[in-house]
Amino acid sequence: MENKLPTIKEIAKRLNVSVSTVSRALSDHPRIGLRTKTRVQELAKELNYEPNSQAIFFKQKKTYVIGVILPYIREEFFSEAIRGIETLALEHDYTILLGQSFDDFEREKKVLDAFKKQRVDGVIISLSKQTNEYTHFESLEKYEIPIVYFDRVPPFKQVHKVYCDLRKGTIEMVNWLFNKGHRRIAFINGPDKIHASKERLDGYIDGISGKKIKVDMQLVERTDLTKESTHKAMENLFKTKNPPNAVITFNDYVHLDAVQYAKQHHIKINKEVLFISYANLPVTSYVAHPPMASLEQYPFRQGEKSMEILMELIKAKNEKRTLKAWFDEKIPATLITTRS
Amino acid sequence: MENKLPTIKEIAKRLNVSVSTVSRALSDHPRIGLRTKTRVQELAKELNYEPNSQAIFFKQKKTYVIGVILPYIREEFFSEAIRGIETLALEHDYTILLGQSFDDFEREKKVLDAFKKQRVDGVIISLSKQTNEYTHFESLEKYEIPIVYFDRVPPFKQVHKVYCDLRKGTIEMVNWLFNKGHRRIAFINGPDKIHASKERLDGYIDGISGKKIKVDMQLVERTDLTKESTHKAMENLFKTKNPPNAVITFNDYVHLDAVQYAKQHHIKINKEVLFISYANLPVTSYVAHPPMASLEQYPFRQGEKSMEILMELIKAKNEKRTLKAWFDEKIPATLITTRS
DNA sequence: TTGTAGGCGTTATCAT
DNA sequence: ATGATAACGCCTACAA
Repeated sequence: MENKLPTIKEIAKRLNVSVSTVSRALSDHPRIGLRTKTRVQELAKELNYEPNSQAIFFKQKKTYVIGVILPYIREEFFSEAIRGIETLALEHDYTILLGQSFDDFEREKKVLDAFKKQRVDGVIISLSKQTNEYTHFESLEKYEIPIVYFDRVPPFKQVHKVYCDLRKGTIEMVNWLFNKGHRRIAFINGPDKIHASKERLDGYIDGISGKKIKVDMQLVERTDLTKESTHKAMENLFKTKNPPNAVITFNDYVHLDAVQYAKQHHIKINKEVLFISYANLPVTSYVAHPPMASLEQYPFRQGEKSMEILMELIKAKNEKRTLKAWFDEKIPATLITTRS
Repeated sequence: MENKLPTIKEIAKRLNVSVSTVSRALSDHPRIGLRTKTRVQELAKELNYEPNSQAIFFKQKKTYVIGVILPYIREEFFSEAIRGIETLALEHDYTILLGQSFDDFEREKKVLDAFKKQRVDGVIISLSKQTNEYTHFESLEKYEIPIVYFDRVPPFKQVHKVYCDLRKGTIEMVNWLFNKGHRRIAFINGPDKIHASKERLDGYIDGISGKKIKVDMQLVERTDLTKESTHKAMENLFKTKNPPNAVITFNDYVHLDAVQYAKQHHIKINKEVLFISYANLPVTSYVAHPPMASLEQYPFRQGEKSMEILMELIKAKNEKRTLKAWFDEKIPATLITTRS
């Protein structure tokens, strides 16, 4: 058996002083004798004393841990977001607890519950594609655990959130295609429950309408983000007599699957049909057929911003300040077209 | 201000019983009156009592948290490994603290230190490419925090580790190329400090020697895993009078950069020169020029196995058992050649 | 069957 | 300048 770890109690005993003296000496309290202070500090160093943060956290009712819940970290968008979160966290002496929902609602609840048990100081979350019910988040209120939603955010006002303005971005995409001469613009959207799907669709409809073209709902398909579902959507689009000459896909992963379908069916990619997408992920620079344009959504910045807001909320809570308003941070998306 | 959270103390007071009674009633202690038991449990439910795990952890000196340190989660290999870890963790009611080293030694130390402060119950780590000094891990011994290394493991025996047998795997790769008629086989290896680089090189040399060919060290290059470094390595290989007709790259990411160079220099990929690689990542199925073969290293299984071993170590520690030996788990790698 | 009391490591509030 | 003590929430040996 190991000899157990040194505590202030131990130091106090050895030096024949009280624990409070030791505690104060170690934290450089002003009114403490210089002699005792150095004696304490030296012994502490000698014994390799390290304060037991668990005890401190317990007493302070803080953990210096925040929970991050994401659908998948293997998607570059989310791993970049984590990088943003983590970078800022380290600066603030925070550590992050990670949980993936794998786009599964039950799993999301389970992870959230585990985080609650762990008494995280705050939560940053990007919702699963199945989530359209939000009661499980209420249980965090009891513990006053602040939540910041990012990217995949809930559709109502009374929460703190960070996301890109996809309606505007989508209008920009439609305009870009229009200027290149495309009129039959298809749109493969994502799951209904993701609020950003609605945002995208609104942008699509507004963009098309703005050009005085009638919106043809035959050109609007939906995928559940699996390859099969995306292929099915493509099939629906291209089996008609009047197929599209441009396709906007929900994100770069959907793009990859869409393009795979196109290739298998001998559609001349980016010749006959132009493909553009959302996210602008680095991987796309290696793929056979990258999107000709992609809407950059700045995941790193979204992560950073979420963390920044969360820190603000935690600080407010510690100081027992009540915030007057909900953070609603819109990050402008940019259409990147530097593809060959 | 919120009314504060219910505690067993609160319940005890309301019911005019002692805290120990409440504590026992809640944990279904056998010798407790059925009446009191139900009374307690009902009030607990009514007040939405939830035990304060921080207090429990503090007392038990356990956190039910393990720390995971990886170079980059954006690499599919590592995000898959995390998935393996997380899946098993959830089953055991463990949560994972995530830290990325970004292949930076200082950062690795910083993260490890943060984890130590958090008193994680254990650590799973894949070393940064800069790590060739291991003293910072010793500080965990004091807290009896077990460590499991995986994939990027230290080069000595007295640690618990999980990794693929890359020497054998590399020999297999050489054989495969040989059978396809290739004789001038180049090898772009990774950083020296990564032990697996040595393993690969040994395999390469043994593989070539086994074919009674003389090993030509002109054909062996090294990359620090950046795109620039990989391009430089390619340049060195292909500027000679007698360039290779096959290239083995350190992993699929290096492969992508190598192939990019090849394309830019009009080398006919997989025609003039055959490219094969390590890792067999799913993304490669979307890229323009996937490797013609890739050595699958089963990241999910490696993650799972690491977690399994860690659970074993933690259990042993809790039961004050001492383990006789070091876990040294070799997972066989498989050459996957189902590329077109 | 239930209550009492001590302890986990630390800090803060009183005293002295 | 330093000491004694309570408190954080929970568990548990011991006492009744």
